Amino acid sequence: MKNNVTMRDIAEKIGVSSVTVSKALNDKEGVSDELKEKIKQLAEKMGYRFNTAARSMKDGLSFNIGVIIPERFTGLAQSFYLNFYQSISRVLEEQGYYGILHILRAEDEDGLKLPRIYLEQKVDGFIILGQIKKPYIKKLQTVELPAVFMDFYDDESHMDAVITDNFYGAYDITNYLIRNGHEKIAYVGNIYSTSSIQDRFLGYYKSLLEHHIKLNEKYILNDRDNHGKYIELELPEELPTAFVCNCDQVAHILIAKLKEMGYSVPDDFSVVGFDNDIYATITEPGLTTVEVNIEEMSRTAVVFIHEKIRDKDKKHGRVQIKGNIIYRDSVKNIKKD
Amino acid sequence: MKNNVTMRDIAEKIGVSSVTVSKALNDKEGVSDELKEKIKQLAEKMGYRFNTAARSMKDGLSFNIGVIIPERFTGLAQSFYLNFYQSISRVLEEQGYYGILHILRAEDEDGLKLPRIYLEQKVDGFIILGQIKKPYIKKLQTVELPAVFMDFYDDESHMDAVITDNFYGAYDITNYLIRNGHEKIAYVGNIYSTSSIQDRFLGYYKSLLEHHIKLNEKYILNDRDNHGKYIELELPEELPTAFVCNCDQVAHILIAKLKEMGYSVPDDFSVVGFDNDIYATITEPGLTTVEVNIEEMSRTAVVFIHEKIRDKDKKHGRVQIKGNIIYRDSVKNIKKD
DNA sequence: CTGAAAGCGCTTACAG
DNA sequence: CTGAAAGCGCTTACAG
Repeated sequence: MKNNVTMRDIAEKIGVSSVTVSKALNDKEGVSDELKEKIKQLAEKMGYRFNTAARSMKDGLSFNIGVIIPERFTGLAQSFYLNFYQSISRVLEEQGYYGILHILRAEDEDGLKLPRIYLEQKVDGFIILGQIKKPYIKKLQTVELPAVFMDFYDDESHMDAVITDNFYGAYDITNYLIRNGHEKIAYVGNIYSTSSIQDRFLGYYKSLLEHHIKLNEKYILNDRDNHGKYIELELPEELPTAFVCNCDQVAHILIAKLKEMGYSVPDDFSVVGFDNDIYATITEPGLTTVEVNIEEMSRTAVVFIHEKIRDKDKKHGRVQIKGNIIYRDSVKNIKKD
Repeated sequence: MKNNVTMRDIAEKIGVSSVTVSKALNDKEGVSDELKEKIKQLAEKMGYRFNTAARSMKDGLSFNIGVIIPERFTGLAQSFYLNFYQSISRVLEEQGYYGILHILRAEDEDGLKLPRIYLEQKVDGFIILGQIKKPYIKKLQTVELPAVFMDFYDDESHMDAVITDNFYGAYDITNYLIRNGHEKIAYVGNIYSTSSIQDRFLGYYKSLLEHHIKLNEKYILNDRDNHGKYIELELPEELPTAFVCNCDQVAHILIAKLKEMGYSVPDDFSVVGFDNDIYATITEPGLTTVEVNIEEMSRTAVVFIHEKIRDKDKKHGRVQIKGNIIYRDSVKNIKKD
C-alpha cells in the first residue's frame, strides 16, 4: 500500500516536518493558524486518509468495541438483538468508535473460549448483549478489558449492566390491566430462565400484591425450556381474563394459540407483551406492550464503556432504563360501570 | 498499555530474538520444531495476544471489511439485511476478517459522503448490502478499495455483485402456481423500483409467456412509491386467483388486506412471496416462497472481496445464487381434474 | 511556533 | 537454524 498519502508526504510538499502536520491535523497547539489551514487544505487536496493502525500502535487503543451476542439469541425469527446492535453501532460511530459484532457460539461459551477479537487485540472493550452463562462471565472477569452487560445482569460478579426497567415495566402494564377491570391475570414465562423474565414476573407480582389479588400458581405459565427453546403453552383449566407475557414473541404465540382455539383477542382475552419489537406490530391485533428504549440503553452503555476504557476502575453498577407503555389494541376494558 | 505481553518479552525470557518468536508463532520456516513448540507454549503461558495494529502498519491491511447498509433498509420491521450482515460477519470471521457495519444515512448518500471507516483506513474493502443510488456508486468507484455489491447490481458500473437468482426464482414459483391450476396471476411490486423487483417480475412474465398466458397490465399491482415506502395496495376489479408478491413482507400485507375484506388464503386466493424472511413464517398461513440463500451468498461475497484485496484487478462480474422454493400453506391447487 | 529523536510491536529482506 | 537492521505512520516528550 505504498500509494497512500502520509503525513510525511504532506510535510515534504509544504516544507515542514511531519510533527507539524500531525499537530495541524489534530488541531493541537503549537502551529500557527495560517499553517494549520494550509496543511489541512493540502491534506484534503491530496486525499489524505488518517492511518488508524499507526495511532493504535502508539496508544494501544483500537477504537473498536466488541459487541458479543450469544448465538441462541440470533436467528431469522429473532431480530431484536440485531436491532440493538445496530443502535449500539450507530452510537459508537458518533463517539469515534466502531462496533465489531461477535456471535458467541454455544460451544465456545461452554468451552470458555474467548473470542478472537480479544485474542488479537482488536477491541478496547466489550458490550455483551444478552445473558451469558455464569462460567463465561467468570472467564470474562479474568480479562483486563472493560465490559458492560446489556439487557441482563449478574449479581455475583458486580459487572456493570444496562438493563431495561423490567420490574417497573411489568408492574406498570399489569396495573394497566387491573385498571381495565382484570383480576384473573396470568403471567407467561419461565421464571427460572433469565433475570429479565424473573424481574418482569416480580413486577407483575408487585402489582397483584398492591391490589390484594392473590397470586395463583396455576396462572404462571411456562413458555420455554431451560435452553430458551419455546415449548407448547399449557393453559390452565380455569382461564384468566388477561395474560401478561414476558415478551412480545410469546404474546404472538399465545394469541395464535387462542385464535386456534376459537377465541378472539381482545374480546375474549386481553394480552400484553414486553419489548415492543417486530412481534408487537405484526400480531393481529397490535400488542399493547412495554417498549424497551433501545436508543437510550445503547447511549448509556457506550458512555459507560468509554469511561471504563479511560479509567479502569470506573464502576457504574446496574442501571435501569425505563421504557414506556405503547398502547395498541390487545387489551379490552372489562370493568362493569 | 505497557502491561501487555509482546513478542520481545517472550524472546527475552527464552533468550532468543523477537524475529525468532515472530517466525515461531506464525509457523514460518527457519525455526527448529523444538524451539517453535517451546515458544508457543511460553506465549500461551504468558497470555500473549497478537497485536493486530502492528501487523496492519506493516502490510497496510486492517483485516476489516466495511459492510454498508443504506439506512432505508433498516429499522424495527426490516431485519432482513441485518440477518444478512450477521451471516457475512460470521463468514468473515472464519476467514480471519471482521465485518464493521456502517449504516449509510440518507443525507450522506445524497451528499456523496464516504463513511469514516474509509477515511480512517479502517477497512480493506466494502460489501454493499442493498441498492444504493447511482451517484453514490460512482463515488465509490473513485475509491481504490475493492467493493462487492450484494443483493443488487448496477449494470453501468460493472461492479462485482452477488445476487439472488431473482429471475429464475420468480419463474419457478410462478410455474408452480400454474401447475396448481392458476392462470389469473397478479404480480405485486413496483417494477420501476429496484432491479430485484424488476427481475422477479420478468421471471414471472417468462413463466406466463411459456404457458401462453397473456400479461394483463391490471394484474401488475404497485406496492411502494419510488422511495421504497409502502403504499396502500389497490386490487383490480376483476380479481386474480393467485398473487406473486415481490417479497414476503408485501405478501404479508396483502394477506392481511384480503383477510380484512373477508377472504381466506389459500381458499379464496393463493399467495406466494420471495425471500423466506421472518414474514414468511409469521404470516398465517405460512408462506410458500423462494428462499434467498443468505449463507451461500455471504460466502461468495467474502471470497470475492478477499480475492480482490489480494489482486486489485480481479473481476467476478455478476453472480447469481439460486434459492429454493420453500413450500408452506399459502397455495391451493385449483385444478379441476 | 517548529522539529529531531525515540518508540509503539511487528515483519521483511538479508547476512551469517 | 538464528538474528541485527530497517521500516510501517504516527505521536509524545523535549529541545530550540
